Amino acid sequence: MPIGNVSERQQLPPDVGISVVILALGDPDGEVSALDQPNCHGEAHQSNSGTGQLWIPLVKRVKQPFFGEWALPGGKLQCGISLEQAAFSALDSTTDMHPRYLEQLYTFGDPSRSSGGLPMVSIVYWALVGATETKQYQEADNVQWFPVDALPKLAFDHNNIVEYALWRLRNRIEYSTIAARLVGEQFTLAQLRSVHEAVLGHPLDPANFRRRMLSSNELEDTGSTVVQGRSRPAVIYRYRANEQAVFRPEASLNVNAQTTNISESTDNSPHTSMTPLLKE
Amino acid sequence: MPIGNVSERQQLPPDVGISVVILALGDPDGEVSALDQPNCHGEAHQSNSGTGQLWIPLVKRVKQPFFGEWALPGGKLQCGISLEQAAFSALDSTTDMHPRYLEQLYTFGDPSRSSGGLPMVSIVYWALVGATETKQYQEADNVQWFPVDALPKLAFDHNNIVEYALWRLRNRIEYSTIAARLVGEQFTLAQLRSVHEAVLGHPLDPANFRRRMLSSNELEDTGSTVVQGRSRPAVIYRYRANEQAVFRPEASLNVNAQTTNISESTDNSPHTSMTPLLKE
DNA sequence: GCAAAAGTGTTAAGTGTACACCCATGC
DNA sequence: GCATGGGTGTACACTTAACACTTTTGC
Repeated sequence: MPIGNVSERQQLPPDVGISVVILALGDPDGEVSALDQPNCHGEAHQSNSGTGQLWIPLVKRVKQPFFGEWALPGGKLQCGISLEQAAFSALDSTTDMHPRYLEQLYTFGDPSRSSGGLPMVSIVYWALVGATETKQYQEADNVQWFPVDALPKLAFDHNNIVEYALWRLRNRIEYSTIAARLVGEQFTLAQLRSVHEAVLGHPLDPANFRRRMLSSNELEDTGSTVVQGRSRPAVIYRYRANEQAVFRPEASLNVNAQTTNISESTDNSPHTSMTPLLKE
Repeated sequence: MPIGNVSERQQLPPDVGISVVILALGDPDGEVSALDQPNCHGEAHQSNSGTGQLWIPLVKRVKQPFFGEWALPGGKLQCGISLEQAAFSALDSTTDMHPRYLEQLYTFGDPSRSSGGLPMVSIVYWALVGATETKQYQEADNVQWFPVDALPKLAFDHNNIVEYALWRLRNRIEYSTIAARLVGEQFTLAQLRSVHEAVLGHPLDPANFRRRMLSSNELEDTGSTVVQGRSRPAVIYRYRANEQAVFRPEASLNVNAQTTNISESTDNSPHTSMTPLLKE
């Protein structure tokens, strides 16, 4: 129970937290699909994930308000580290996941989201993780994955926040190869296409999708192929580490910031940065 | 002087502020230009603003840190009101201006921006104001307008923040008629074009610009015309209040929120909302 | 009439989309 | 061979960019 009356509580410094919407692609049966084992050149037979589904991990709240309800992973704003690093930490402490894409989404602070008059501000990041990484993850009692189209009623305004993250993903996916961050390190164009279809919610022409992706110059032929069904083998591509100059609002401030693609690196420490936002 | 040592200060709740980057279009000579008098149908001779310049108001800091230096208008985060309303208030208290466009820009929280170890988070909004409104504004000692390409060294990381706001404006202007918020209530296509040219930094084809703007269906013929030089009179347009459904992250929470164009209304209270973001 | 800017028309280049077709594989 | 999905070619619609042209005013 908060102390003081409402007007007194409104004088307190606001409660600032960091939350993260983590999006991953999974099979309809709840399993994740990936083509990411380094030893899959030419023999492995795998079932295509088909039109997958986006899943997000939620954590069960262990205190009031909204005790026992599901909420986005997050935590209090920690000092001495950047917001991006704080988002990493919040992520780490709850899900063990290392995102391949992380970007600030929005800062929510409407008074109606404050519970009991205590003002609350949430700086929300959104993250994409590859299908591989979800495999390594052991589900704990207080953490569970949900498909985005069948979320429970979440604590606070978190349903609204997830909606906004999905809206942003759908927009962003139309003018970038961001979807590659949702699949494994390596992937066929058909897999990448099925990710786009899952996010956009409608089928895409394979021929035109291929041309669009290849002409973007952000994909790289790995040289190896894979047989998916009983048809012609598909070439396996990887996301090319692109060093394009994009505007990162706080990049010039962060001395340690490097524009390295975290999925290319074995070091998943929050000191390395993502390569986000082509447009904003 | 802050109390306690560094590690103690880092335990304190972070200092959360709201700042606003206010952008307005002005003439090269420092005056603002507008075609906004309601009585300008067919006779008035006015000098075109040519390739104008973007100006922003800055306030002189009256306390440490950065005492006496120029900074973005802003204030502490107030409780009980939305972030958008807080941005309005911060704006009001320093500049008397009522923006026609207001949108959250980014939340800055890098530790390097903290002065003296006290952690600082700034939720930054950006605003566009019409040229008319700048006329009404009386410059005070501690508030001064600067052209964006000749800013002084600002307090904190505010130079960086302004850069980001300009980058966003340049992007946004390419797929919306947002520039109409920088001119007066009424404007010719040539004026609107010169705004685009000023923001983008390069000339645009008048014929193609005209067609692009008119086909967007966001402009409305006022029926009146104006003579700019010794050439054919130009039709005066206004920004059409469009009720398109766009995603506003916190819109569904705010019961009072209406998607009304504030420039169409005489009530400039922060309880009415803007119509922003076509894409994000 | 002449200059200048408003406004219209035309055309070539580029881009997105639909779809027919060939290719390589498993069965 | 036949079915299947990978991959290519191509025609058409549409958008964009360049620029010639007409219109309406002041001088």
